[in-house]
Amino acid sequence: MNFSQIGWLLTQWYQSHSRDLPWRASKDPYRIWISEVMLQQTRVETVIPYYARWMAAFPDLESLSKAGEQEVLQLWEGLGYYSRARNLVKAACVLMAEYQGKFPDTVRELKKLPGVGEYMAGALASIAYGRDEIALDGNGLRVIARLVEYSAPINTQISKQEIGGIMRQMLTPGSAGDFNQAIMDLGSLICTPKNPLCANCPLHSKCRAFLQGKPEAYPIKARKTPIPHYVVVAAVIRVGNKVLIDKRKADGLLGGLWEFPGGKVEAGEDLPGALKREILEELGVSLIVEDEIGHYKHAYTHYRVTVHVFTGRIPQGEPRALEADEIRWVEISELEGFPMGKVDRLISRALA
DNA sequence: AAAACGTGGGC
DNA sequence: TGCCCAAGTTT
Repeated sequence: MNFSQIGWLLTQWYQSHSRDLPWRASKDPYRIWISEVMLQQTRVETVIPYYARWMAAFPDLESLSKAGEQEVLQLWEGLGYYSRARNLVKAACVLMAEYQGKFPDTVRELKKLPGVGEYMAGALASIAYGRDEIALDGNGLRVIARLVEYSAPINTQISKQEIGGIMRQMLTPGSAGDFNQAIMDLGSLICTPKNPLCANCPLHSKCRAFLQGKPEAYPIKARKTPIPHYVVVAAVIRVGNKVLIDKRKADGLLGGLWEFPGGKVEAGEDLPGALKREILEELGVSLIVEDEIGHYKHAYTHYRVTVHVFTGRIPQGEPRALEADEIRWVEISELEGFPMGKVDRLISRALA
């Protein structure tokens, strides 16, 4: 297969079919960086309003480097994968302190920044700096897997190297940025996971999967492990107009976000019993469990939960942050100002 | 190297 | 409803 010709066809196609997206208006590496981080595992339509708010709040590297974690998480709330937001601030600080406020322009240096991996480094080097580097994402994997009928699972290190090797042969020297964005736009608009629009594809006469009549059979993915389901309890502890929330530790799930205290129900426990145990472990006080005021189902990436929410009161003693970063008593009306994950935000809004 | 890491939309 | 999927990175 003539990969060089295919790359040229893609880049040509992009000239007349590229999407008009806010972050494509300039070559400012900062603007491209923010968009690329937001777009990780996230749809374009979801990102657009977040991107606008972000740029209004943090228009450049310097403003971001001075931002507080809470302020950044608040803007990020709802986008998920919150380590992305924390890493943005870290990287901005590194760039201001060690790179004179300028992005490096090589893949090698870019990859040293927190939150910048293989894909992002290639994207920045090619799109912002015109370097001849590939940026291989999920779209590229799918497009190329179909093109060559790649028969092994694509979610392995080896496959990414092999497909990256093919992509490198396709790359159009001098316009790698357009080439990389072309393959992403093709994957997003034409070569979609379900119901690809092969009739409109500039590559269909060369695509092995299409010629075999089964584009949807590719890419092949290894079967995932089953997703567990947990029952979780949470406490709304009110004193007067205030309610107790805690800030989750910076690492791990929903790191740095606030929540209503609680945790997983263990085997053999009833709901109130589990909640009393969790509050004792987390806050060092006993809890009188009152009424169930709601329940929520939610799916994280690798497990599902049903969260049962109870009101409760602390008969004696002062709660302490034994497992959280911090605890705080806040007015119901102030809850919106504390970044939270989806379930806790639903709970906080139900209280208002 | 496999698992962790969010959320919303489509079917 | 439940599962798949979306411009990946980190440990």
